[in-house]
Amino acid sequence: MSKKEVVHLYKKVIEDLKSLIEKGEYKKGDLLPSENDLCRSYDTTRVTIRQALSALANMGYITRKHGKGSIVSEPKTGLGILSLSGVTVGVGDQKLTTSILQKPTKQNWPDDFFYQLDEIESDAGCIFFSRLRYIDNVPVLYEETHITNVDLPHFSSRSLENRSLFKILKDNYKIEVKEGEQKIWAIHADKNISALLNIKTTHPIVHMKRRLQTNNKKLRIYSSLYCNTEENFLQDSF
Amino acid sequence: MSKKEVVHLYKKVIEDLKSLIEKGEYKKGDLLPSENDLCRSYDTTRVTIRQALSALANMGYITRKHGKGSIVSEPKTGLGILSLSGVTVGVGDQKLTTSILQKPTKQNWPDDFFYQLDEIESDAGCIFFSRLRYIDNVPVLYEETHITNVDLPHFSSRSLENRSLFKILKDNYKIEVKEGEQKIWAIHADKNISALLNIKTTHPIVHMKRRLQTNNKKLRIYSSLYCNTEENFLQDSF
DNA sequence: GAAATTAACTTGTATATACAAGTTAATTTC
DNA sequence: GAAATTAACTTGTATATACAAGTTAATTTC
Repeated sequence: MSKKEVVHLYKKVIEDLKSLIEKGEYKKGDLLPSENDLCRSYDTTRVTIRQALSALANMGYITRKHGKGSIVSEPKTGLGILSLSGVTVGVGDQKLTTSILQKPTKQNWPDDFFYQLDEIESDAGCIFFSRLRYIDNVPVLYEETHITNVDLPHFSSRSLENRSLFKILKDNYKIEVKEGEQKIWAIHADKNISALLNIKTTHPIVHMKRRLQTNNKKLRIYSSLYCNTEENFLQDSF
Repeated sequence: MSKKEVVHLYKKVIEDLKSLIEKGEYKKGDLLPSENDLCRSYDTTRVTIRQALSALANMGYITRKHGKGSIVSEPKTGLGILSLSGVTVGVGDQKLTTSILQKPTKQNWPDDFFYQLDEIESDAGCIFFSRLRYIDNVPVLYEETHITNVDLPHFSSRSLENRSLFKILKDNYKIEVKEGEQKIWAIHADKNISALLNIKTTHPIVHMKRRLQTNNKKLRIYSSLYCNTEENFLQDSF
């Protein structure tokens, strides 16, 4: 977009440090540069740096030790879908890929939708699509997503294959996921889900329904997920 | 304890507002007093108030709206065990009770314990106990807990029935839970768990393993939980 | 009376600074 | 050379202040 994009400093610090950790420049047990060192690097004050470090701690990247420093946490080995990071999988040889089963299409909200919608949302309708996620070519997660159809021109024609929904929303529409809530059950897979995940219907799976808020107050992201945790447990920090 | 206990102001603000929300003085959709109003009430500055409000937002009690205020979130209707709040259940008629199946006893760590222990922990041994939780007299959650046996005199003789472990640790030992991590699976209940939860062994349940850090760096809390989510889904905000 | 504009609120981002409390390294003492 | 003490680091809590940006109420204009 032609309008110059402002990136707040504390967010840049978050992204910079997150990248370094994810790339392996800082490993489990390493200390990040001290708050004072980071102040010098970014020519800023401790309040700004501390806000960034606090966010990284909340996301599980680091642990703060009084008097010692910010210690890099153990990388996740499980499937990370319980937070705002989008779907992640532990480092190592494992490869997460995504295929689109139902391309984004505009539609009305289903009757008896699993979350209560407000009037703006009801009137706007939604964009629906579904994805199947694989770890090392084994299907592990099926996800149906409804997004409030507000401020999303040309979204239906975008390709989501192997791309992050959150990143597409951010890069193309300036939409950032801010917070969310979720409900979790253990269920038996029905015939459709067991076919998709390549498991028996007697197999227990984790079922989640999530509602995510974004910086666009009219636009929410609703997901219904079915996850086979036999080989890949879900993992979360808090 | 005879030593005068310092309560930091931002923590007092958190506890005060949390209490008011939990008591229903502020309801879903209500606005909390503005940051400036709270500054006047507590004779402090916005940085301190904002730190408290940020913590409340992270725990899912409020949602922050730029230019509008702090809005009280919808109370949870599900079973809250996915965060640092200890076990909670939604408001309403539902009643959460706890019975102690295995009283706290000192023991060595089990072989092949489900989390990797450091040397201090291995040497210290642990305190083990188990609890069964009921909602309206229906068993829904079985939990086995190991706590590093450090700085916990007389813990084994304490009664945990219908009491919060976190509160006991805080009030009697100044131990506060700070952060944690968890792994989640959907599994079939084995014979023992199905008997405890009063379900069939073919029944899918949520299984979790958690490791919690405390302000005492030598003392961690490890839990293994089995939860029947048929009537009571797990609920979480982030 | 409706629409546009302005004012007064709110939270968000940020600078500057000080002291408390925990950790580790350097120094001193014996 | 070991133990005790001190110094220099770290993060934690807090005050003070300013401006940006979003929301809502009040005022002005037509």
